[in-house]
Amino acid sequence: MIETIGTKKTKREIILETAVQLFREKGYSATTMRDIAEKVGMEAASLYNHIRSKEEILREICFGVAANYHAHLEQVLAQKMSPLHKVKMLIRLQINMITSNPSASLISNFEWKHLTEEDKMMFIKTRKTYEDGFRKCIDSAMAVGEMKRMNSTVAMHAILASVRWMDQWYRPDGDISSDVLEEDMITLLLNGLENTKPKG
Amino acid sequence: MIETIGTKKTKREIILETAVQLFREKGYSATTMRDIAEKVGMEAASLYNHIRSKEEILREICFGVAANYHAHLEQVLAQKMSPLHKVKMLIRLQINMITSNPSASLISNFEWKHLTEEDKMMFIKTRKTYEDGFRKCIDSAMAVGEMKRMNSTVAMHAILASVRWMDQWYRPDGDISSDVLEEDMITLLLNGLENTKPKG
DNA sequence: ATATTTAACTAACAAGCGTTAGTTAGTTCC
DNA sequence: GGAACTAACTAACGCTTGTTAGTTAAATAT
Repeated sequence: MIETIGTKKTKREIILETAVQLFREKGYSATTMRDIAEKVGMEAASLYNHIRSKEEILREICFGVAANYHAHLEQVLAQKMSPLHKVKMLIRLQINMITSNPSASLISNFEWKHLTEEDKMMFIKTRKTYEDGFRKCIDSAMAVGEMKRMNSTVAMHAILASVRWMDQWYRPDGDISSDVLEEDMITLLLNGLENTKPKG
Repeated sequence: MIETIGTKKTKREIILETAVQLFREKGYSATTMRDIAEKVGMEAASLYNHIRSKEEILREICFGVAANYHAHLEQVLAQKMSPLHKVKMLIRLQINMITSNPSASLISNFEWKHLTEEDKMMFIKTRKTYEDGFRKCIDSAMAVGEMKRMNSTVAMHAILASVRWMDQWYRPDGDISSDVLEEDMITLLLNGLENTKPKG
């Protein structure tokens, strides 16, 4: 029998990807197992040959993204660079992650509250670790005079929001390249929108 | 009989406020009419003496917020001031709106997709009007040299995201005053986080 | 070739959903 | 003080939900 080599995806992966897409469009609660099944091309009951439950799908998505964030943080903290550059690098890593896989990030950002109570607690904890690390970088940058002094919590949330919200509007196939996106985002967040140079 | 004067809320208002709170915590789809009823202190069926349907509640919330946004835009566009100051004023108005009523803004931002198809189209249209107006202010500011030249769509979304995300984390009774929040947010978005002054 | 595993199916369950019908006690109006 | 209205109730409807049970055909392993 002839086989298509190289592009082999397991049914489980297909189900997860389909779920990501539907969760994005309709939200977790409004997406039914029958919705997912129909889009995959099977009966709802058959899904259970590949996954344990609906919540397991969400869990896999959320913790997958969270693990990525965590890896970024570790990677950046291990580098020998100024705090300002660490913040810049974290922003760039986040942007790349979202432009390369917008839907999963979106779900992780917006649907985690439907996790099991136990999973939810762990998810929040993981996210808090990341945010704390991020904020500490900002604090360090302020301490050494690389950044303006302001409330670092406000700054952190503003930055994370700008980046996280991208998955709501950015389309990789639209008329804004990912390079422009990345550069303009960094410029705005670090140098501001207001023009400091004289007119001309 | 003694009456409490002045603070009289209709049952309808109580139901709407309760729904806002629950939609915020659990999302629209995951919130049931029985949830709302229980929190209000009546049976689910009794809700229908005051509201027509679950979707009507969502509609009221979403379009209420949208109307506020629209009013802000008209108000600012009518003013005689530089585009830069218009943008600043729009940001301030948004921040005030969110700090004074975080939950409704959040629902409008995140749950509008569960509106009826018809309502949803109108909502999107209204929101687009606001965003277009906002972006035009940014474009004008760039044209007259008040702002750095960059992709105005990216700038707009970054700003709106920073502000909209506030309802996810900001608590008026927390340890950040609304004044600090407003000033730091404006500073970051317009002047950037990076320090341009020499150390000291 | 036979045994085992995989992955689809149909059927159905128990629970929960938004909503409607019909009723009833208290309030307001003339 | 009877009539009309308001706003609560109980009961239930028809539908959808996530999930399980049992079955079956094909693929794989021995």
